[in-house]
Amino acid sequence: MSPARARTSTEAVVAAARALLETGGLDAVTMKAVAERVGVRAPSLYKRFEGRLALIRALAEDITEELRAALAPAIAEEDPAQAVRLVAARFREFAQTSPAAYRLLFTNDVAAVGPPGPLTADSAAGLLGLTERLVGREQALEAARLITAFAHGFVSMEIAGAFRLGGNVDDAFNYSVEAIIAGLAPQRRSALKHARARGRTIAVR
Amino acid sequence: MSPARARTSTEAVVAAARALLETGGLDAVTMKAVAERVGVRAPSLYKRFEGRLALIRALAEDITEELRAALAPAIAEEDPAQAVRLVAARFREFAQTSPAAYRLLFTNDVAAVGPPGPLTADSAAGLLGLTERLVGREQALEAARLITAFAHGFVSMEIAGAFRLGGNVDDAFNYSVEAIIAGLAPQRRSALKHARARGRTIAVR
DNA sequence: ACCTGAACACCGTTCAAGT
DNA sequence: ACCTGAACACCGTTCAAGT
Repeated sequence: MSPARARTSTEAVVAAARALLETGGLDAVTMKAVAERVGVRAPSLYKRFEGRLALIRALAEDITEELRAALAPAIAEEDPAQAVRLVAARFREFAQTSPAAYRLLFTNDVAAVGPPGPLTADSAAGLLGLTERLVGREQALEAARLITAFAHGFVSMEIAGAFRLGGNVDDAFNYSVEAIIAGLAPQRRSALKHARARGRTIAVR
Repeated sequence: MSPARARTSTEAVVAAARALLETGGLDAVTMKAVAERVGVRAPSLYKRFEGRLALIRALAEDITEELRAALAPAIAEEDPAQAVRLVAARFREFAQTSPAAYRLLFTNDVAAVGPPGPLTADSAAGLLGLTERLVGREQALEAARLITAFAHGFVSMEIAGAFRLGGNVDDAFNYSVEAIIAGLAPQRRSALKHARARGRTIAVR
């Protein structure tokens, strides 16, 4: 007459996974460890998630939303160049604050998280609107890809400890952001078009 | 009177690991699978490597050398802007040709490969010489970090399938490379210095 | 000097049995 | 309706025993 009532919740399970992720990386997020943390045995987790992969994906979605929220105000900044500076800074801060979470989102391992979608459609649209104001509609997508690629590349190398030649990493980041904004300046657009044609030949051969 | 003679070699083991990596990703590189491929049982591998981690590291070193060789001619190019274009193109081709190998080199998971060193001291020095000719000695390191971060970010997102908004990805790559070269143009250096001071304030607050 | 089977501690996952 | 112990197939790794 008293069927076993839930002793935990989907949210609690994801939160437990998140805590384990920050502490010991993705490897530490085992079904047993997550279950223990919410006061349950590992097999019970299969009532809420199809398996470990599904749990990791839910965790990734949770983190994605957090990143989206962190970037939203920066994307809303009016001046497009200043918005790029802010987005870059917030993005980097997120990675520095939650490196394990960042790694999960941007993991190169497709099998781990499934279809990669670190930036929500929301964030992507916002960034596109921003680059459109910076370089015009025609090259907005390409400029957004430049900014995204740089930001991801920089912070992923930074949190991996890949900058080992000394120097000031903060300076390198700011220098790079300014160089990119300068390189995207409208007056250079026609020159870029020519260079693009040349570039294609190089990439293909 | 006949102690068991070696039935395989360190090189053969690494080659087997490489083949498994390209076929099924890092997860497919199990001690059992590697051993089977070289005609031996899993425990025998411990005569040549301390454990799976050491084997993966040897594999990463192997791949690093391959990448170094692929980039060397491009780095040697005389015209620095053209050298940047070539390095970027070769780097991207490497990632596209051997995505699993690329992922291993640039994995964000420090535990998997130990101290990250995708670019050899050799490649790093070459790239620095190149950016020094492009922007001067004072900002050579920062410019090199911009180029490296962009290239890594772009190709890692590309092979992860993270560019999902349509458009031509080749164009975005070439456009970005040209924008970066333009942004690094010497005549902009003083403007960048001012911007840098501003940028630092943003990043810190 | 290298190879092997057997064993161990750990995974993720399944499932019949409990409440 | 959710929880559990037991079991299974898989890992990486150790080690005594073989040649």
